[in-house]
Amino acid sequence: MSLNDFSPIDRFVLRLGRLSPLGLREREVLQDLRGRIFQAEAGTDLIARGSHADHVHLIVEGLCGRFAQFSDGERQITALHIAGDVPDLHTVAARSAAPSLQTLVTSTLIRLPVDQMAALVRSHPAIGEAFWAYSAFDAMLLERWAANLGRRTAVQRMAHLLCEMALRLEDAAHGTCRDFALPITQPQLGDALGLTPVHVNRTLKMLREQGLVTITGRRVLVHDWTRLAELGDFDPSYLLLGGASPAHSRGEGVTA
Amino acid sequence: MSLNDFSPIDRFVLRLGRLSPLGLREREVLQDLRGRIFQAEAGTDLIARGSHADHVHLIVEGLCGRFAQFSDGERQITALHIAGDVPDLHTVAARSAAPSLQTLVTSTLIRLPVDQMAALVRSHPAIGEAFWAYSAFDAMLLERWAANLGRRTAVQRMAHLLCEMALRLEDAAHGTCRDFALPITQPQLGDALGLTPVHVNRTLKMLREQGLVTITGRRVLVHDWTRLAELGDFDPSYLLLGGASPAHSRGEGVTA
DNA sequence: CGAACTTTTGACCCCATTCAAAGTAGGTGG
DNA sequence: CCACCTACTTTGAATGGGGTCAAAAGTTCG
Repeated sequence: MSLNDFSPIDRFVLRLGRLSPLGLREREVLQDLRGRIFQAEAGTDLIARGSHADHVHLIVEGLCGRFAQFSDGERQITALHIAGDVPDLHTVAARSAAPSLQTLVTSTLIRLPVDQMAALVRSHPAIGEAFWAYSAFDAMLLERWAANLGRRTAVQRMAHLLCEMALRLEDAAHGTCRDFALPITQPQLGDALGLTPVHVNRTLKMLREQGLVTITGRRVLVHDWTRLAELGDFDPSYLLLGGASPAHSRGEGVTA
Repeated sequence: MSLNDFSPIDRFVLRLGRLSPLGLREREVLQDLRGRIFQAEAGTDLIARGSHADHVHLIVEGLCGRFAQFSDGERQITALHIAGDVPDLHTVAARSAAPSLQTLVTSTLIRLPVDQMAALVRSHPAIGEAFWAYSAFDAMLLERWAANLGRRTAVQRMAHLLCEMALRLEDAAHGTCRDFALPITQPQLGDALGLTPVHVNRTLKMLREQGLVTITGRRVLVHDWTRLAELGDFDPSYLLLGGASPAHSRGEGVTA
């Protein structure tokens, strides 16, 4: 866990730099971003539906869900966001497109003024492009998510979600892809996968009985990465992770 | 149909301007965009999977689908794009995020070099922001799409899709929301809605029998907009359409 | 120690898929 | 102009995945 002393901004900048070229100058400016840090307990609405969206959120620690809600109260989680993510970065460009955002567990975040971000974009074009690239990447993840919802069975969706979160969390130095923390309840998983809480439970049972994954409380243990990835039709390449070794696809595991 | 003499670039610029402030200077520069115009018959892959993505596509006429594909050949349409859309604009910022794109009917398009677009962004920051806002808006549509796939029944999904396309096509001056052309086959609708072709047919039959919509060939006739919108839990506000009158939500129809 | 929320399991039902087949365009070549 | 091919549309019957309802057994926390 040597990466853990990276600040959340470091991780954000790291990810930006992977998507778009950033000079030293721009990195410095980004490092100098300052905002109000605060803690929000599980279930807090970070962006009230239809609010003014004058801040964006950098997740320092925890787990947040992006939502779409229906008039009957039902909701669909369209993205899970972890430490180092800025789930609503795109509101800098399109304030009317602010998503509904909620913490799924008690989380620490930093609120960054949209105006400040917009000023950054104007003074440093490379930062603007990097932000745009970040949004585009986020949209690509969303596209996968939609595809899974539309075309895969419950077990497949679950397997895919677990694989994706495994690699993203590993990349954020929050565990290995074989053993990581995913503090999410089964009803919340249901909102993410478009399933009822009951069926989430049955699905996890299946995965457990087949010796693929065990989920205890808020910890995920992957016993057979290869078969899990195969089941979820998971192709890690789209995540564009920095890690050079394609070990995940070969099921070799990754040692810390 | 007085708007029909707008060029596709006009319509694209119009949409950009609705999302982000654009000066006269920028509009002129955008109008001067030049690219190779060409026609592609139905089922043409515009972007080969994993290609270099050195162009983006402006749709002049027709209908294109953005896809996510699985290893077993199954596919999910994640967005439908109409005249005036640039479905892959975000590749200017993130070339690795190029989507799979296919024409659903014979369509006319313009290929714009990515390099040229990128140069535009660098010389005119406001254009960069507008492009980013455009992508963000596109992602918001995708979020709705995902929510529908995850949480709604077949009839509801269908109703929502028809409502969305009705207003978007009307906005693009391709008919009214009560009567518009949607040249898409039932199997393709299935790919969009995450349904089998057979069930698409049954779903359309239901809507027909309840007197909501009739689809003949490539034309959609909405008989009861109010009930259709209600059934699909459709809230037009997210489309951010220019039309001042909120007539659609009151089921009053719109006269040309 | 009780309240509220998760997790787990059972029984039944329904929406959508699957399989199958007939009818209907649209397009091509003879 | 018609024969023919291919793809789309339409309908039926049977199957199955996931939902709904219900209830018990952990957990967490005040």
